[in-house]
Amino acid sequence: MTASRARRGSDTATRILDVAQRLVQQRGFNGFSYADVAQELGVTTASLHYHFAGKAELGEALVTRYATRFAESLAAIDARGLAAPAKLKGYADLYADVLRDQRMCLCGMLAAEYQTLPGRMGHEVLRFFEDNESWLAEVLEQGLREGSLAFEGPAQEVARTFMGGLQGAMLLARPSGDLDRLRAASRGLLTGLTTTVT
Amino acid sequence: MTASRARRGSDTATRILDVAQRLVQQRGFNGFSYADVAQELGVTTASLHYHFAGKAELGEALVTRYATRFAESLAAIDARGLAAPAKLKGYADLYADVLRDQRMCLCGMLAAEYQTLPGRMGHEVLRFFEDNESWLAEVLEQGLREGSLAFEGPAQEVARTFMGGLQGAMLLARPSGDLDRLRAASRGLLTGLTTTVT
DNA sequence: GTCTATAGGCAGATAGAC
DNA sequence: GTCTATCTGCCTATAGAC
Repeated sequence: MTASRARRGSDTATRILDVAQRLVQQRGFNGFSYADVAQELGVTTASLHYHFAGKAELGEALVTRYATRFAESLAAIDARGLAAPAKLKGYADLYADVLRDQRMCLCGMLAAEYQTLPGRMGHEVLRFFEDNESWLAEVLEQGLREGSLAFEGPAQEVARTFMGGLQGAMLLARPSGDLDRLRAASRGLLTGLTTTVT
Repeated sequence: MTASRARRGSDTATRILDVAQRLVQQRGFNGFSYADVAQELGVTTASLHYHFAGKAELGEALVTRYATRFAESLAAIDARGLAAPAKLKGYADLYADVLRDQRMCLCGMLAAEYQTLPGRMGHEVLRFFEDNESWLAEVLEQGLREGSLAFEGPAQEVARTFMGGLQGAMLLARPSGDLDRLRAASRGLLTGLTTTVT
C-alpha cells in the first residue's frame, strides 16, 4: 500500500481515502463506486484496485483511519486538562466540524448501512462507538467527582444518550443544511447534564 | 395502481410496499433492488414495474404511507388526552416498535441517504420531520402550560433535540441489536425535560 | 503505479405475449 | 396482472502491457 513515502498526505493512497471518505459521508457506502473516486482523481478504477484490493478493503481502511484520527482528537481534548463540561463541549465541536460540506459522521453513516457492510467493517464501526462511549463515560465520571455535572443512572448509558443525541442531530440537520440545528442540540444536551449553579 | 380492491392489506401493491419498506429500513434505499423484492414475493421485477413505474415512485409511495401511518399514531396519542410527559413517552414508544426486526426508522434511514434520493422523495422526508417537530413542539408547550415539563429555549429546538436523540439512539442501538439502549435513551431524554417534582 | 481492455454480473427498465 | 425475453448501463474485479 505504497509503504515508503516521505511526503505523507498527498500520495495516491491517501488521496483515494480522502475522496472516498467524503463520498461515503455524503452518499453512503452503497451510494458511491470505484468509478466515482477514480473519475474525481483522474485515474482509472484499475489503479484504485492496485492500492485497495476491493471495496471492502477500502472501506476498512476508511474506518481505521477515521477512528485513529478521532481518537487523536479526543486525546488532544484530554491534554488540555479541562473541566468535564468543557470536554463535552469540545467533543460536540468535533461533530460540528464534520457536518461541514453536508457530511455525516463516517461511522454514523455506516451504522445506518450496518446490515449491508462487509463483516470486518461492521466490527470496526462497532468498536469506534465503544471507544467513544468509554471516553465520554470517563468524562462524565470526572464531572461527577468535580461536581460540574449532574445526572442519574450509569455513566455509560448517559454517554450513549449524549453520543446518540449528537449523531441524531447531525442526521436531521444535514438534509436542511442547517449547522445551527446541531449547535442547538449540543447546547440542549449539555445543559441537561450541567449543574445549574456551580 | 390497483385501485378497486375490497380486501385491503393483502393486494400485490401493498405486499410490495411491505417488503420494500422492511428492506429499506434494514438495508437502505441504495441497499436493495427490485429483484430482492420480487424474489421474496415470488413474482418478477416486470410485475413490480406494473405497480410502481420505477424505484423512485416506489420510494415515494413508501414515504407517503409511512408518514400517513405515523401521523395516525400521533393522532391516536392525542386522542387519549394525556399529560405532556405521557405523550412524549407514547412518542418514544413508537420508536421502540420500529426497532424490532433490526429496523431503522424509514425516514431516519432515508435522511442518511438524503443526497442520493430522487428529489420528491427527499422533500417528503423533510416534511415528515417537520410534521414530527410541530407535533412535539405543541406537546412541549402543553407541558409548559401544565407545569409538567420544564425546559429552556424555543419549543421547536427542544423538539428537534428530542427527536434527534431518539433517531440517534436507534442508529446506535441497531448494530448491537440492543433494544434496551433505545429505552435507556428515551428515559434519559425524558427525565431531562420532566419537572423534578410536580 | 498506471494504463487498456475486458470479463461477468447485476441494476433498473421496457416490449409484447398471455 | 403477470409472465418471458431482452436491453442498456453500471458495477466490481482481473489480466497483462507499459
